[in-house]
Amino acid sequence: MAPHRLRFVSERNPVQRVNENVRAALIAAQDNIVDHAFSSAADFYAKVFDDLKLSIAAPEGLRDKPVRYASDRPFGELTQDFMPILEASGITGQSARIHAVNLAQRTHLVRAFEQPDAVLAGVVGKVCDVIETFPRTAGDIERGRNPGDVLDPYILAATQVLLYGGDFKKAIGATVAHKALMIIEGLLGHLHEDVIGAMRGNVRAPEPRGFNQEFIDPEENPFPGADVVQPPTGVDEKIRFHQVKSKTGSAKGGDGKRLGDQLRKLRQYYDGEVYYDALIGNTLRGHRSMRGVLSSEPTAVVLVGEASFRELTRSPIGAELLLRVYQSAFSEASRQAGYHIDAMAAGIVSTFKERSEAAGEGFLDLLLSDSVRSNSDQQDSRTYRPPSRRKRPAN
DNA sequence: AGGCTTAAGACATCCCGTGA
DNA sequence: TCACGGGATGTCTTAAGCCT
Repeated sequence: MAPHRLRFVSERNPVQRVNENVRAALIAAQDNIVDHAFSSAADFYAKVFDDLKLSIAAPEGLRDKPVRYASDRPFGELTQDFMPILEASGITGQSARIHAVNLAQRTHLVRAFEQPDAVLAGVVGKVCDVIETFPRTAGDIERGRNPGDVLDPYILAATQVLLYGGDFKKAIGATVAHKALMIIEGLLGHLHEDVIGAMRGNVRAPEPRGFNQEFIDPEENPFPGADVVQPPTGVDEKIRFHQVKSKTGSAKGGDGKRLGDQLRKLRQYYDGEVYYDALIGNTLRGHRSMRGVLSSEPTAVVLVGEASFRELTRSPIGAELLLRVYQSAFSEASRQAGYHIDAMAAGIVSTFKERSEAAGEGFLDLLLSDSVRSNSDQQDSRTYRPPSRRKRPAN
């Protein structure tokens, strides 16, 4: 059961001694890359047909074609390619069209993951969890989880008047949407790392733990600063470390320097190559942290958009592969969780309405007082006592 | 002088470990 | 269980330097 060693890496490389789970994942990633997992394009398609329970034979001609011939095509091309194959099996017309789309979808999922259904289920689960946290009640938009984050009545007033011609309900809708979008941003940031980490050839670096989160410890904290690790797939490759961001603007000067420092340490410690990837973006112009990263780690490769997908997925259609996962996952999660922003806004407005009628004040005035008023000992550091913490010396 | 780029600040949120 | 701090993820704005 104990995993052996990574191929294509020296026995003395410390990566051979990272904790057992991570090492097993790295070894598995060396084997599951698409060119190793299938013997030919026909073999690959056979898996796709089998997954969809279609008794269709892959065309003879694909038997001596490389896997990539079938696996790395854009969605539209794939859909076209499947039509004649389906017709040869007696499936025609509208039925064939539907099957072709499903097959193309499945082809991308099989290309991307060794276990597409497990990944999909994981993503759906995470998305559902996050939908649960979308704002539903008045309380959810009045205060964030941090007690200091309260609804800003001035921004709400501006929204109501400047954006919606005085329509309070629409302004509440926008406030709910804003919160939900922030949550979605956070979700996608982490999801990208997880989903790409689950792709063939990749390993999701475990979140740093322990006392010093920046210190490399093969057992506790093997890859601080890396989101995704790619073990070498041949003798001429090195282990590759990726720091993955959604967009180029997410990290800034100081962050860039810190991330660059971490990447440099990884490169030196494991004799690897390091990448700083932003998934969304079509140019390095305006990149906020490239300079910071490169000045502390000049060998880092800074990539944006398709270029980063190409390295992270080892495929020319990497960006599409990711979209395919999300399309499936979002629609399934939405079906399961069901969240409708208009309904939430209407419910919240009626809460506010009841309250303001009871108090005899306008919506905004009531919100204003809720957002700025409480006991003065809660609001003045000279008298404030943090609830349960040891009392701080007031100097 | 004006426009563009880069760096950095302010802000909002989530997650997680810690300690009372 | 709760609040806090610090790590993420983002957004928008501003200041300063560089180039034309």
